[in-house]
Amino acid sequence: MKRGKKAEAAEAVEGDDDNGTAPVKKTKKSKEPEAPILYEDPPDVTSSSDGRPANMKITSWNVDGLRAWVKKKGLDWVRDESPDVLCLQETKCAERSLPVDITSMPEFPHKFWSGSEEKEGYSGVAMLCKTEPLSVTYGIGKEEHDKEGRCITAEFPSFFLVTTYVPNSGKGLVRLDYRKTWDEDFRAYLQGLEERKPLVLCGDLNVAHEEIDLKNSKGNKKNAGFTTEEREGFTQLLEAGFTDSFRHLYPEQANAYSFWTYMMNSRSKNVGWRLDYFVLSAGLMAGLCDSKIRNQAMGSDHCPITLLMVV
Amino acid sequence: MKRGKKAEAAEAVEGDDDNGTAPVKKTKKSKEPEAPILYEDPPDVTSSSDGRPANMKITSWNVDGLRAWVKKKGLDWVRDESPDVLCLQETKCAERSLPVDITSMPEFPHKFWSGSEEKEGYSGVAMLCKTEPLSVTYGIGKEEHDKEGRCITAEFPSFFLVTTYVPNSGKGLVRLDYRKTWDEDFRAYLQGLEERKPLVLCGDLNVAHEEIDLKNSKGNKKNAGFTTEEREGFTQLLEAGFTDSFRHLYPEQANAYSFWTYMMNSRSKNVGWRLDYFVLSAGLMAGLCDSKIRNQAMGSDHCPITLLMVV
DNA sequence: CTTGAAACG
DNA sequence: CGTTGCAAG
Repeated sequence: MKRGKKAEAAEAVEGDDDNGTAPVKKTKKSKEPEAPILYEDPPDVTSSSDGRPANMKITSWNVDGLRAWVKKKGLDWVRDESPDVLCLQETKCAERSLPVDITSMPEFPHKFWSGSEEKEGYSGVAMLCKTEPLSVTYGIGKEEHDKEGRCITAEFPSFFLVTTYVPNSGKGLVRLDYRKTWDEDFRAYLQGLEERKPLVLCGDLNVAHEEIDLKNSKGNKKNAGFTTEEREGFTQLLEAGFTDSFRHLYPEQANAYSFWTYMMNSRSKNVGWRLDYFVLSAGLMAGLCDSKIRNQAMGSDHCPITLLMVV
Repeated sequence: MKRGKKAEAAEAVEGDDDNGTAPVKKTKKSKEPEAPILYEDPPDVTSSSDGRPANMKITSWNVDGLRAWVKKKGLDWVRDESPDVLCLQETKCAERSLPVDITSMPEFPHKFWSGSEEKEGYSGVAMLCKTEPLSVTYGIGKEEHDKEGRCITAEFPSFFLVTTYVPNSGKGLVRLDYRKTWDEDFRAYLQGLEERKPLVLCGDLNVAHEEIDLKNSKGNKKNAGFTTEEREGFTQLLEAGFTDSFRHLYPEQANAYSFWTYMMNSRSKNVGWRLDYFVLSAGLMAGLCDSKIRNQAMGSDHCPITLLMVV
């Protein structure tokens, strides 16, 4: 069932420009900061459209440096959210350097880490689970992709959960060619899994799919994350039978982003990108309850996203 | 005239170990932290031994990164101290990257900078003056030494002022050979100047001369800053007719240091080194008033030192 | 332990 | 702008 309304008008929350002082003469023509068009994530829907209550909650967060994120109290937010599975991207931390705050976390007895083998402090993903998966694998089964700690797959009784940190195409698109190879191989990997069981893919897919998925679509057509090639890669994934859960539920929702560059105060102006996704196999769509963007949670240049579903 | 007393006993200031809570049973044999033996710089002597009032105040400070030091309010301390000349070492900052807080400082209309030509953010010295020097030169006149921004010489009517950041011999003494060359060439440079006018040398000489000049003399005989070679280099400088002003005035004063490694809480335990000096030509000794170690000033792993003299 | 630059985002 | 490992001290 589609939710959502005519975007900006309905969901916009005006920034408060009134500081309580006497009014100052202003000319509307000058380059004043526009009141930012914010996005307020609606209340969680906790049952599927056929009325079954959600029994699986998954959170995904690109933490942009696990250690800094822990210092910024990211784990406090996680404890409040209390997901069944926590997926993290860009941990940038070798296993031996992990803070005890997270390695000792009793809420998640089952923890899985994958780091970059070559460069320390680069890339890296993690999956923390309340219940033990049937099995866990690392990488996508292709030597050339599996040295950067970009993918963990956990098998649960009724589905696979895949979390990934998709390679950034880089400034000047220096790594776009590699990215295209990754996109193709990764899609093949997912299709292989899907033949065995339905899957949930989550993580930082490093692409804003359509113009609605970023603020400045005009200016970014030649930039990493919004090139035609990357967008088509995502389209092909959907054409293979997977669904972008957030866009499915909120097809018209603009201004809903999960990433803002630290530069130029982008986050306060909500100049962002939707780069983080829950992508679902067709067989799991009936159990979909909600796909959330927790854009109040701080601690990284990405915010967390949460999936609620019945499995 | 020699000042100072029998060192530790007289000048020691006991650290306060009492935190106001109820006493806890302790066994004196266990490895408790010893109360640190601190050093309290005595009140400034503001006239020479023949009764003339000081008319020249020079401060030297290894700031260990000018930009960080400015953020830590090092300039506030400088304004209080109000020297006629401020010499800085380890500025680690290209001229174009200097904070305006210092480039715009009206107290010092005459500012001179020397940075490393090869490696940005390495070495670098500066001299800021209230009155304009007759001339200023950079380096010590030898190509092989003059690319790292280690020396500025200013000519004043009655003396040369030389500030330097002497090359560190490095971990494992990897650069001790180079240091020996520097020491020899630098001494020759100073002797050349001295033939023209008496001089004041100040800065981070990167050597603790005698055992009294560092806390852990036993453990550091093979470490940069206290090798026989470096100590002898300094001895040769003194034998060339120059005087270590602080040691001249306070020949027995132990625990007086100008550097403490950031590691292992060395500063709070006063486990330090005296690496920063004012070294004077014989012709200036009659005007010497005081040579101070401002060990309360924070903002670097070195503290500032100040010279008071009549010129 | 702390600085700064470099790579990356 | 902000994270990381790195070199240097």
